[in-house]
Amino acid sequence: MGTAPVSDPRKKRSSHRPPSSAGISFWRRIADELEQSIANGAFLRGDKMPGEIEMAARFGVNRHTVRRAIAALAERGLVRAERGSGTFVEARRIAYPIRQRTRFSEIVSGAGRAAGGQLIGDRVEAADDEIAARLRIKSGASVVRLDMVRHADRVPLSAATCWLSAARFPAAARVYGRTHSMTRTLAHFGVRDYARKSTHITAIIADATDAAKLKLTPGRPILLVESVDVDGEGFPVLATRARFAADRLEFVIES
Amino acid sequence: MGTAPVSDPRKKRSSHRPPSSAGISFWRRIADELEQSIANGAFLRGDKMPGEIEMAARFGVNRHTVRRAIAALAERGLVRAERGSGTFVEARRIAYPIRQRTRFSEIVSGAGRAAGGQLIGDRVEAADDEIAARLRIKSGASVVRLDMVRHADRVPLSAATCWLSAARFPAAARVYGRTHSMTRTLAHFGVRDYARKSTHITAIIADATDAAKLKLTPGRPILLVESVDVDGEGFPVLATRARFAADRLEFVIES
DNA sequence: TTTTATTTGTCCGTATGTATC
DNA sequence: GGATACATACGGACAAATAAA
Repeated sequence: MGTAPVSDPRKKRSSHRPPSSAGISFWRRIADELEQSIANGAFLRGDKMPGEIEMAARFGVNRHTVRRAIAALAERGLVRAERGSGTFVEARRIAYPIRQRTRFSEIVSGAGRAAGGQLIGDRVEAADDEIAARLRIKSGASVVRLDMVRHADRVPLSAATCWLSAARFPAAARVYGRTHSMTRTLAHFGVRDYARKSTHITAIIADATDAAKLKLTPGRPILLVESVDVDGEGFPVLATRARFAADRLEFVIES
Repeated sequence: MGTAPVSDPRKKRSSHRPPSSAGISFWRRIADELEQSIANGAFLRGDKMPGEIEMAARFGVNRHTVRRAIAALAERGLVRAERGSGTFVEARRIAYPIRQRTRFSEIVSGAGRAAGGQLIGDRVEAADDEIAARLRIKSGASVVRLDMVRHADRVPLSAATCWLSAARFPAAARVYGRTHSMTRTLAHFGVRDYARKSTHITAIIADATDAAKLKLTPGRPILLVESVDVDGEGFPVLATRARFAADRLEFVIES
């Protein structure tokens, strides 16, 4: 692709269908039309699109041609196809502020979306050098590791791994499993408030694992965030490495 | 990928060489070995690697096998191949702080790299709604637009487009072309200091245009940053949309 | 909990037109 | 002209994931 083929108007297509209006391929025109429908609100953001077979009938083409058009939109992050359930229009990117007080659920519900999350794994492990340095504990010390996925309106926004000192926060996994909130989990151990100390942001490409967790197409961009939060005394309590679906949010830093 | 098909209708490859000792393909083992060499410092970060032909001879394989290995590393952002000049090991990611006082050249030289930049285009155009809102001027008002590429150690870090009010900063392009510095350009018009007001960060995939400007492989991640800077009175003077090669830096926000 | 239907993903083909060497 | 590769479009069959009954 890239170069648009110049079509000769003289040519007679003895094939199944005439070239109708322009000289562009069907799938491109269908993709354009679908994009239009998203832009002008005919398809609501976050909603399910009609099925491939239905669209194929509506456009009068084969299902594979519709699939090619959808793939083009998915490649640009406009839609997301989920096997077994359908193709969905991606919602507008959530503005995700990075402040001292950065709380996932507050941000998401503040954006008018339903915040959700689930713990998908936990274990106690020995801190490697990097985690130990971030938490200011000894390398090899015991840490609780929590793996979670967080949603906005049932759509995954981030897959995060958190580390907490096991000495200070024993059984943190159980508490988080009950409360479904990091704020409440820390409060349970007497941390009344906590603040973001440092945030590192870069971007990577989603591999198959990321894609599965975040319901993304492999190859889509991911915002990789490493952060440290501190308690009221400025001591680190929480180290996080999170992968955010870049198609679904933008970070906002206001000074 | 994922599931291996039950029967492979393709013929067995009676290829020249047996599938090596470990049962892993040559190119994978070469890729692993090259990665090791980068990790342990045998290849210095930022340096040029040996040529493909030389490596092929050293490993005793065909040049295409080496190319396959290099492609695997390039896909992960570890190396960068430049047609006509060679393959280079990507340097470690620069820590790029986002503060109120955010100056490209200070950040890059502070990281021990040689900062550079060049104006690749400029023109006067009418502000669209978005740019006008960011600069707090009337929609359709005249703005100077500067397109530039910025380097660290001769490697492109970002491709940026800046907009300034043409009424307040006439001939900004000429001044920037002489000074090669946004700070000095603004100073020339009496703006003694300026500060970052807002920064929006998300990520996209490099297309062919981005890849050419930033010397990237298409498909690599790009950090897309939209920012506004204000003068001493808090009035917007500079709106910027920049694309940073995510393989080459990470943003750092300290609170 | 199990079954069934729906929906997307993948693979096998076929055919045609176009661009390139 | 011929050989080749590629993009487009169509048709069918089945697998895999999901949702609903």
